Amino acid sequence: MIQLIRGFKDILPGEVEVWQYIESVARGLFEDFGFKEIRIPIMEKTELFARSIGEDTDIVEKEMYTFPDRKGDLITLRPEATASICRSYIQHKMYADDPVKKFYTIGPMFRRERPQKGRYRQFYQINAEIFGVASPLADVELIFLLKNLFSRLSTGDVEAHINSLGCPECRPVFKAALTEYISSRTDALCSDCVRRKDRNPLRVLDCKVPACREAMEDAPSIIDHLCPACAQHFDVVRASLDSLGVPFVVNKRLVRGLDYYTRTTFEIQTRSLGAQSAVAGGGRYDGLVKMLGGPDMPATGFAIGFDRLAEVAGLDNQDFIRKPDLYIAALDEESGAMAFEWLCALGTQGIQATMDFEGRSLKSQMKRAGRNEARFTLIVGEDERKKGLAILRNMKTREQVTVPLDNLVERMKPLIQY
RNA sequence: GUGGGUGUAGCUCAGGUGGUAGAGCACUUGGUUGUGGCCCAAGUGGCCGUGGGUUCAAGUCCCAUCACUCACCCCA
Repeated sequence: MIQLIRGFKDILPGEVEVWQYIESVARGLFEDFGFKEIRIPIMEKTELFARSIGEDTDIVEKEMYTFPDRKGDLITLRPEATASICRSYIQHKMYADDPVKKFYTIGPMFRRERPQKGRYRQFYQINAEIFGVASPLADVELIFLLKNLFSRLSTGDVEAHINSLGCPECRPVFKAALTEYISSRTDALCSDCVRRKDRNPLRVLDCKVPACREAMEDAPSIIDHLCPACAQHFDVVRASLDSLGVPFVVNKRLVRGLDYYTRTTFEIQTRSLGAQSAVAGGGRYDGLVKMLGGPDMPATGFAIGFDRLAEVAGLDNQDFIRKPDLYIAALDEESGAMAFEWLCALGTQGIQATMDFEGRSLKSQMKRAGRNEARFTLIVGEDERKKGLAILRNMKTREQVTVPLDNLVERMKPLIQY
């Protein structure tokens, strides 16, 4: 038997209905806030991700699905969406008329990590990005949007964490101070952190090893090192979240794994997913568009982990499964032929009908109707055809009425509709 | 990449110290000559994850491998 690829999964009927619902709620909310859908390719030139995400990140270093195509060009299955959206924004010169653009996209991403709860090698993200707005209010809008989406989906127990990572002006100063602090405590840190010290000192801040956390307790805080412009930006973010009534916690350990983030960064965390606590994450990336060859353009955005959101959402898939409106039990061949025509006609009118094609007994067909949770069953056999009447049974109340075969579809519509 | 746990029927799981595989649910049929859910009965369904080894004999013991899962790591 051929099995699916490790870390990949099928989303089957019975689970997919909740996904469809979440997707429709998200689309509705984004559209209400003026976001336009953008669909981007599932593969890009490797270079795009390497440059945007950062050569030294774990994603680029060891998680990407990268391979040469038949011509030998290096291509990569997208590990995230932001890079592609930026590429598209630049390539189509979407900044030319009005640089302010708001996009959302939904689709699969690929990272070759060790699978575990809430972590798959093909996983789904909902992304939203705002280009061309330097104001901190764009960051606030995104967080507000997330809070609204999550409460509409009944995800209890989630918390918004925010932080600022500074800008190219203040971050180097902070990094230097941090590296110096780390160097003074290397004997107390785990080997991973010692290794991270020079390559990516920010990562040491969110190490989960207790000893490291303790050693980093008094580490310099980025928030104390922000330049005046970044500090003001962060102040506005906090103040407007407050006035919008969006609860949040400032988490100075919140660090992003992708190099392109600047200033505001945020994460929506949950306790119910084990170690994979981030259901959504994002932040500002003012330098990325320029770095990828576009104009100097501010931007901010987020990604939601769809798989994780579906697990956290307080939704019962049963509530979204559509049951047949009608099961047609035909008892002989001629009735079956008639039933099939009715079934087709009903389908075009939005009434879901189903029937049996195996010539089963009435008892067996009734059983199937019950198992399928059909609201009504239509019974037609030789007796009914002779009388020119079919029997319509309400499966819940067990009441039965007769319906003339003549123009049956039109006659049944008012009887079946809610 | 590193650890721990688990792989037996479609599903959930039993199968001390080795002796050729079971239950519940589901499914099919019948009890009810043409009426579902409850009940009763019968039946279908397994290379016991895969490959090797030990043994007269392996679901059971040993080794390897794959998969699932949880954690580290990383992130959404």
